[in-house]
Amino acid sequence: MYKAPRGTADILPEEQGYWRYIEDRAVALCQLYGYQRLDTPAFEDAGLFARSIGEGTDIVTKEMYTFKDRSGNTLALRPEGTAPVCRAYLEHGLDNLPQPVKLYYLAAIFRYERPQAGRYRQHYQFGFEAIGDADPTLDAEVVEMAWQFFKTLGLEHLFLYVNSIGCRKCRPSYLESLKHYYSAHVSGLCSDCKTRMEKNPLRLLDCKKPSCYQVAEAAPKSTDYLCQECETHFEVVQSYLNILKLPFEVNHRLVRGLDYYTKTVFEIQPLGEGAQNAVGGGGRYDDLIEELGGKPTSAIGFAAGMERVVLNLKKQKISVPDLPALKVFLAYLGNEAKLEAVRLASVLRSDGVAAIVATGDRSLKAQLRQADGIGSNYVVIVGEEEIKNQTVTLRNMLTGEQKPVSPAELKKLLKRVAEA
RNA sequence: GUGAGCGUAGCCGAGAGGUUUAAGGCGCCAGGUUGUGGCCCUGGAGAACGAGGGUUCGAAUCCCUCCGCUCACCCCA
Repeated sequence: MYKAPRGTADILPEEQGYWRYIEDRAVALCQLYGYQRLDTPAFEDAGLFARSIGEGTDIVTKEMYTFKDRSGNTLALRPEGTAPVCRAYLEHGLDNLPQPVKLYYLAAIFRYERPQAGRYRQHYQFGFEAIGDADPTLDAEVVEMAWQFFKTLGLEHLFLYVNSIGCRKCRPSYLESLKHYYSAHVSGLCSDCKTRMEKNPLRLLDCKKPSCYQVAEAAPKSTDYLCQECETHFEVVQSYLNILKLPFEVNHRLVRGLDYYTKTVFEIQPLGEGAQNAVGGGGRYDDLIEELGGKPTSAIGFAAGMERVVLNLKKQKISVPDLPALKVFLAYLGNEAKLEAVRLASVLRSDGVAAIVATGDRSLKAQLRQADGIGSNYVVIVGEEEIKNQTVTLRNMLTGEQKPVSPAELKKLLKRVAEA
């Protein structure tokens, strides 16, 4: 028997309510803030990701689904959403539109990782980007949108962490002093942190090991090393966040895993121990567009993991609206009646009434049982009697009442219910 | 890539070396008279116990390998 590949999941009908709920809110949110949808391909030139995310990052070195197609092009399933958006922005000359350009996406993301709670090899992200403007109000707007997204979903107990990791002008000196500081504490560090010192010093800051906690707490803060521009930017961002009454907290240990981030970074985490704690995060990436061959272009974005959102909705026992449910079930007795039932269903549907016809030749009892089982509100019964009288029997499954009606009345009645 | 736990019908889940040709519950199917659901009653279908190998007179029950699932590390949404 075939099974879904490791780290992937089928989203069964019973789960769809959550997804529809989240997607609907996401789309409405973007509409409200003036962000337009952009869909990009599931795979891209692999080089796009290597260049943007960073050659040395885990995502690029060991998590990408990279493959050669039959003409020898090296492609990769997208391991994140921002780079493709930037690629499309450049490819289609969106830099000639009034700036900033505001875009959003809902897309599948692929990373070859060991699956875990809230972590998959194929997962979905909802993200949005404001490209083409360095105004700190955009930082605040994106953070606010992110926050609003979770709020409108009904999620509680969320923490909003903000930090600034500087730009290419000021970050090098920060990294120097960070390394310098850590070199005096090597002996007490965990083995992961020892390799991090070389590979990714920023990551030293968010090591979860208790042994490294003290060291990380006392480490130099990136915000103390910001250049004038970054410092002002960060201050203004914070003042806007305050004006927007966002309950943020500056977290000096917040860093992000992709190389392209500059200045503002932020993350939203729910309360609780779950290892995969961030439900969403983002930041500014002022060098990325240029890195991809465009002219220097500031931008900021955010992405949320859909599965993690679903996980938290469930954890917080937030109920989502039922999917549209009115179902009319047509039961029949005999071949002649079957023909009539099929015909009638077609008529109802052309009137916008959702209808399901029984199949096979089962007893009426069985047909009703099925109708009940799939949650039908009404059952239309067609039998010899009805055919003779030119009527059908309409049964309300909630009340158990039923009465004979003419086909014309039936249409009218059901249409009224469908529209209500 | 590393570590830990787990793997019995669609789902939940007993069994822990010998009447097990493997309980029970949910779900599914069919009946409980003539054309009627949801409750109740009865019956039925459905698993050689993840796969392969071994130990033993005998294994779902013990051992090994592999596969898979889950959780954690790494990393990230």
